[in-house]
Amino acid sequence: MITRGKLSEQSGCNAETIRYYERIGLLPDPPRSESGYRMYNDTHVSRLRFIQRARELGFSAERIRDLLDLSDNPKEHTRAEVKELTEAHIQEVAQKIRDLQRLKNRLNSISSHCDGAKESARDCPILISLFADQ
Amino acid sequence: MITRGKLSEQSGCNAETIRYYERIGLLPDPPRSESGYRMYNDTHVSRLRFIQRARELGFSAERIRDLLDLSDNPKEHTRAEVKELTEAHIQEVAQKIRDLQRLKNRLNSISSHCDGAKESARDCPILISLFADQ
DNA sequence: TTTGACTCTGTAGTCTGTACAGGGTTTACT
DNA sequence: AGTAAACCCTGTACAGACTACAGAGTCAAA
Repeated sequence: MITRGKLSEQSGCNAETIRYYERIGLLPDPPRSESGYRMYNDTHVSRLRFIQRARELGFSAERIRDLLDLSDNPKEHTRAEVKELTEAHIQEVAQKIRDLQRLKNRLNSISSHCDGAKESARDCPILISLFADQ
Repeated sequence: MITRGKLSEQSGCNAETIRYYERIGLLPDPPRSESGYRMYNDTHVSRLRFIQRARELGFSAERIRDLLDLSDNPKEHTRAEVKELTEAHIQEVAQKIRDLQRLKNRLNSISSHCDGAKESARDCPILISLFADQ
């Protein structure tokens, strides 16, 4: 049984974040010592690692809740469900990439019209394009 | 001179958002009618459009403040400065695209190990990889 | 025993808005 | 003239995903 500080140390997760995960229901309320200190065991450690890995992969807290639910009750759920969540997330990431790529193209196009000279910004095509209609 | 609602209508910008832009200093405090209503003119309209276009291009409020400052004082600034801000933003977008692309590759790799069968999630490779060390 | 490091709770801040409550004002219609 | 709808005002709370801090209590080592 370890305290929050040790769990933070072992997991690399900020100690306040652990409290936050508890608050939003990703980590269960751990048992407490007589003086009220949170006492964590190995179950908590691996659950926190799960959360961290899923966060690194960009899953939202909501989706992680779903994944943890699948993991907590594996007999009542299928691999199809897990894969579905994962694929939905991949599609969202793919969409975000497409959006950003379009954005970058537009920015490059706008930027290319400006010579970047060390002269008055008054006629700068970038500023003009931000003011212009359409 | 138009009220906030009309400005919202003309610009397509949410009326509350106009108040927000005023609060964070992107839009200047407009003159008020006798009863305290905000009264906007054409200057405010084009400034708001500028903000909206810049937001569409993903510029942060901080960067938009800088761009507006360049635009407000064009004689004291150069096109080089405008282009520098723009290019810095492009680099940030490019970095985000690279990050998301790496993310997507990892997700695809993880997902590919799961057959997505309608059978117990107990041995699902996706869940396992989220729990596993490294 | 005392100091320092830890933990507790609750709350506020980040960013970019959005939404609402509880009031006042203006406009439109009868 | 009266009234109802539609507008506007302010301040505040919420979202996500944390992070940080104040003020108090607890624990371990010297």
